[in-house]
Amino acid sequence: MSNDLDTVFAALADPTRRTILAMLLEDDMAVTDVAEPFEMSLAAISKHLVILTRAGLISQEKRGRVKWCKLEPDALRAASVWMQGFGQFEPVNLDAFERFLEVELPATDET
Amino acid sequence: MSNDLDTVFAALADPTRRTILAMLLEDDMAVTDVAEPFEMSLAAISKHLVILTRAGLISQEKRGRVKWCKLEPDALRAASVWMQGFGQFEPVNLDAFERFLEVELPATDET
DNA sequence: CGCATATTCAACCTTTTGGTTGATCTTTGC
DNA sequence: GCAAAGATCAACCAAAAGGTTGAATATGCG
Repeated sequence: MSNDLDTVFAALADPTRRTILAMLLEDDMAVTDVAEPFEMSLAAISKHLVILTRAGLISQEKRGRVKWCKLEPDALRAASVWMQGFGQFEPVNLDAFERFLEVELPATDET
Repeated sequence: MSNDLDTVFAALADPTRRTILAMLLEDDMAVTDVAEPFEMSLAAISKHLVILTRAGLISQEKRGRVKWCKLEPDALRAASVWMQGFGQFEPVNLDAFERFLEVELPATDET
């Protein structure tokens, strides 16, 4: 009954998780590094990563003792199509998206 | 801190609410009529409509004793832009959307 | 007026969510 | 071998989500 739109939208509903996705947009990251900018325990971030993984929004691969997180943007496709069914939204307004990133990304940027 | 993407994505995470939105795509509806196809109390649907209203996804206008619900697809714009920032998804694949509607809409169709 | 209709409110219940802490497990480096 | 690092597990907790039922509030109609 509940398709995966449930899982994807629920995953996106949390600001911490959206921030993580935005961080992974730049590059793959280890779990510890993902957790670093947040004022929250590593265990909490680990749980968020599980939720993102279950939603298919990221994948995790263990190399050595480090688990790498990788963005899987294709998982957004179905949800994006669903939303666009309600209106033709201007395709990829990068300016608007940059603004979101400014708000959502922690100030960890290195130029 | 939490912008309105929180509210919009959270609202979309529930299948009942997504179905309601799809129903309203066809036409404005009274609360009682929205509730009709669901096996759920009117009060429960009323709560769902509050959540959709708070997210800006619908508006409600009372005329007489009837409260009409109207889809407000513009509220999806910000969320749609955010998602598209992660990838160029093919714009409005209507076929795919129709398939979603088939799954999500209750069998209330006439014709 | 007085009853039926349309919708919400209020109280309650159960399950889920998002977080904590401390223990555990695996891998690495000396 | 053993301590440190990377990550998860387990138990717990408070708050939010999603539902119920019954009472309350408007509004419309004969």
